[in-house]
Amino acid sequence: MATGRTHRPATRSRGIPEATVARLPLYLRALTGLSERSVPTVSSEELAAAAGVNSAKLRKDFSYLGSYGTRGVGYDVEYLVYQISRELGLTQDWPVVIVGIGNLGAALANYGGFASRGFRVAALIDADPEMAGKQIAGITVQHSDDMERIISDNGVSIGVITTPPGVAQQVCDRLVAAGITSILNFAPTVLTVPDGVDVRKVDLSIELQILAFHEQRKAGEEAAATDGAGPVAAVRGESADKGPDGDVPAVMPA
Amino acid sequence: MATGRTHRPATRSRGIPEATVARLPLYLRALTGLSERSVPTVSSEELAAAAGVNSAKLRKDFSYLGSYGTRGVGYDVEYLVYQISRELGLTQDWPVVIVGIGNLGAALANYGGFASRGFRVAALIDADPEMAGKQIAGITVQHSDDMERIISDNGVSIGVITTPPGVAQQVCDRLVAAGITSILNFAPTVLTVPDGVDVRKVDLSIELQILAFHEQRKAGEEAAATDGAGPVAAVRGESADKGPDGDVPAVMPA
DNA sequence: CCATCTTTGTGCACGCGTTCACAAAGACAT
DNA sequence: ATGTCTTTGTGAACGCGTGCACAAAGATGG
Ligand SMILES: NC(=O)c1ccc[n+]([C@@H]2O[C@H](COP(=O)([O-])OP(=O)(O)OC[C@H]3O[C@@H](n4cnc5c(N)ncnc54)[C@H](O)[C@@H]3O)[C@@H](O)[C@H]2O)c1
Ligand SMILES: NC(=O)c1ccc[n+]([C@@H]2O[C@H](COP(=O)([O-])OP(=O)(O)OC[C@H]3O[C@@H](n4cnc5c(N)ncnc54)[C@H](O)[C@@H]3O)[C@@H](O)[C@H]2O)c1
Repeated sequence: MATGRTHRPATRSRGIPEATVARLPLYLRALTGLSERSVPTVSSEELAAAAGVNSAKLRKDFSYLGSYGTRGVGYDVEYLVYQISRELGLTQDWPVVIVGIGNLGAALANYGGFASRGFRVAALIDADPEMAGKQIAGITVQHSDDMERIISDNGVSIGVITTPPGVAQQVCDRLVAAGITSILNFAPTVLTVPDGVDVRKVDLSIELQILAFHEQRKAGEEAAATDGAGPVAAVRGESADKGPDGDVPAVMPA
Repeated sequence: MATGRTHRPATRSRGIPEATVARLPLYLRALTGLSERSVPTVSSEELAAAAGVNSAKLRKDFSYLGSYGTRGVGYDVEYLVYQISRELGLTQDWPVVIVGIGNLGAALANYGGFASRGFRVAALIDADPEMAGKQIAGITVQHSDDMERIISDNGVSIGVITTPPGVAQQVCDRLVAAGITSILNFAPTVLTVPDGVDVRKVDLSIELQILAFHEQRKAGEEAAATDGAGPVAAVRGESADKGPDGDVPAVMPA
């Protein structure tokens, strides 16, 4: 914690919009793909298509980082990869601890996509004595008792919670007390944290429920359409704000 | 840009804002907890606290569903649970298929939180012949060859993709061709789908990178504060997040 | 050096989402 | 019935994010 309530209205220059920050990893992924295929430069239009966003949005996003493009040509792929990596803080290695090594925690530990992005699984922690000592993805699971020491010794600031929801808040509290300032929470729980600590959540159930909502609406529309009633209603067609190349329109499997 | 046409502001009443839809599951979870403890009614203030949102926002969200509260008292828990469930389409059962039964797919299959929310894992599908026939969470893994039949026979409209990124698009195409109209994608790939198909993605790497960005900023601020001789103050107020929620949806429509 | 062509960077307008603040609605006591 | 008290439902203001449209910048060719 510490960080006293800085209610500053942003210092003007370094204020990158949150929405932009959330898209930078997307651009970075697309750029990495181009880099691997040795593509030297890319236009905003092409890159936007690869990232699945609007080209104007992409240009505006990049404008927050600086003027890294060349008019008439585009962006230098390697240079942009570096700039975005630096902006996201990926030029350094981030040690991460995963707490709760069950189905999900083990899957994450086994995931190779971590290291390739500058994240290193520094430790796996579980409260079950049976788990302690077991090897998962080449890493030995350690017991919760040593949580504070593990975090301190490894200088970890990012923690992933994959414990049952009932204990997520207390695990969170302990992580924060031990020095963690960023948490990725997979447990379906609202975590309360002190100021200065970031929490992001991934909730599978919520995602499915959102899909179900739209699915139901689609079914309703369809019923209203085939049911004989006029095509009057036709609730808005928003739905998936599809990719850049709005290709292949209507298939409409009515 | 979206679909281009359809500038309709929703057919009047049934136009629930996307941001509201994304919060309904959150309210539902909080309400379910209250219901289990036999709490009869709850005020917007209390429920908002439990869901980790602003009470005004919650009231406005509910106002889109109708006037289900009683002034001076609050909301009837059971009634609200029913109304939100109905709105989200959870009064019916949604069969779901998971494609790609590796680390992550298996973890999801083992997850019990599905059924409790009205989702039923109808089938597990994998391209590996070795996997076919194996039992996971009491469900027999089936081979990709039968994908179309499986989806058709079970009337599945929601699919979860947990295959390697390289094959995600083709798996997606096949799912869509087979009748799937909602997809939850865990592979780090931008999926292109025809109009009328919803895609939501969950990308762990992106989440971590966003955390890293804020983490780096926090470290920079701290250094500038304690070091005193910071070259460029680059401070940017906007401490972590506002409320205890830390909004910003983890996924975005593709 | 000038003309043309391509693509960036951004001013501007618009729409969505959030938050405030308060009148209206109902419960409850007298 | 009447008054008081609590809490909802929402009008309105505001801020953020998005997308359009275009001038400026630079590359390229003559
Ligand atoms: N498995 C999934 O696909 C999935 C999907 C969405 C959400 N989730 C959520 O993720 C979390 C984990 O799910 P899971 O299926 O892996 O559960 P799990 O039961 O398989 O694993 C939980 C692990 O946490 C450990 N644990 C329990 N209390 C602990 C504590 N106090 N400190 C440290 N470790 C502790 C347990 O020993 C166990 O190993 C749950 O909250 C679940 O709701 C899981
Ligand atoms: N494991 C994680 O924690 C994690 C985290 C974030 C993202 N992801 C992403 O999720 C996906 C799956 O990760 P994983 O660790 O489970 O990988 P994995 O290799 O363990 O599993 C992939 C599975 O997909 C199957 N498969 C391959 N091609 C297929 C096809 N055409 N049709 C059907 N099935 C096919 C494979 O047989 C395998 O069983 C990957 O895209 C990965 O990037 C995983």
